[in-house]
Amino acid sequence: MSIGFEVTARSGAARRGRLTTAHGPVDTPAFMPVGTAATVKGILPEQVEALGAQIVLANTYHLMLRPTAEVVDKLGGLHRFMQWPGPVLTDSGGFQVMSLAKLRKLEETGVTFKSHVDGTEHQLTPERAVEIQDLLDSTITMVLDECTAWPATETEAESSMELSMRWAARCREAFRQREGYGLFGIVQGSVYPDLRARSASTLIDIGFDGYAVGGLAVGEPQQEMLRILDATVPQLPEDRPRYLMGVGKPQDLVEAVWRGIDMFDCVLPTRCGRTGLAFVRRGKVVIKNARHREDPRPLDEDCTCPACAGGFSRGYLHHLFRTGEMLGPILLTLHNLAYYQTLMAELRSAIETDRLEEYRAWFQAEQAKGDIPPL
RNA sequence: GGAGGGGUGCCCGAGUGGUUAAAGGGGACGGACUGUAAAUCCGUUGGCUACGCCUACGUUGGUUCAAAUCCAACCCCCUCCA
Repeated sequence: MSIGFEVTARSGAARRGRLTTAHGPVDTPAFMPVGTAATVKGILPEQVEALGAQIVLANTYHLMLRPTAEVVDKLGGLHRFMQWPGPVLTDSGGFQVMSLAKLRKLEETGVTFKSHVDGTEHQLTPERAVEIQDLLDSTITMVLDECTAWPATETEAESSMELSMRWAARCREAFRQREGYGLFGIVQGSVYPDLRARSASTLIDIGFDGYAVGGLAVGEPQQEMLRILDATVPQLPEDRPRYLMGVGKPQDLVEAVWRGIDMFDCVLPTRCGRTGLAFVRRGKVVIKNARHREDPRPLDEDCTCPACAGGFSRGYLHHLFRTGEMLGPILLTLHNLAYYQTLMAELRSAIETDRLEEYRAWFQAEQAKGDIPPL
């Protein structure tokens, strides 16, 4: 296998593991900050690393449009281009098949996007998606899939999933194997366990370096997502990393790790950080709310991120957001990513000591408390 | 002193007889955000004993079935001329 993966501890269905890649190791369960346009918005690569992240995401569709894969290649590949020497996982554009549904045409061959930037047409076939990710020098390439929207009838979910499976086979075919690089397949099937099982088994037959669960957290209730994970994760190989795409809220991460997921990515910590929502141990803090105006306390007493340990009060952060100062989104992004990384570190250590069940109960109790009351 | 322009809801600002409790911004208050078309988007924002009533467009008075909108006087503000 091109990407190494070893499981070093277990707690229930959860695993503690480590990925070995051409660009460095990744301890799992891991959270991958999203850097769609080859940047984790608002912060420096060195900060991303200092926060504890070992791998970041980038996006095929967005980089294909600007600056184009060829330009990134010319500038030395993604790692050099964005000054992130560590592992990079690139999404294939499959999410944009859903999120930009109005701007694309779906065919057996592939998907044709009408660029949201200038309206020009760009065809993304499974082969081209793999080629782009190769030019980007992506550590982990994702197969091109169709992220099935929710809700979908079983018939719709089935044909969508089957298209994704045919594309997955073509991606495998097109992928250039290299030491330390890998290709992940993506399970689809919406909320239908039978479809999920068929999808998983199809992918396993093709053979991938890792297996992602896609098409979740796209609008369905959390219970529905967990139900599908319960049905899907056991179908995946024990010895390969499992990646739950696009998830999620802190509670989602805990529940998914509990069920055996090893990798996550989500825009929530970065996007919410930019829009004024901070994730904290006891839930969430909407920093723009008037209750924080004169609060001298940090977002979270126990947090060691630059925003909290740096001495910035809730009152100051509130002020930054009220005045539209860019430091506000930056500090909340740092805080949220730190919170996510701390959460993952705690999950890893709970698994190592086989106390995940305890940790999960404690986590839920803390979240249920809600934010500290105003002074 | 002379000529002209203007005073609208917390602020800016549309509106020149009825469909106006009054466009649109801003601000304020609250909400959303899950493989990023997002430093974005969505609500609410005069009062009440509320499918109706009251108070509101500088002030007072008037015209009219009906006025933020027309008329008169007055009070402020701005520009230009002396």
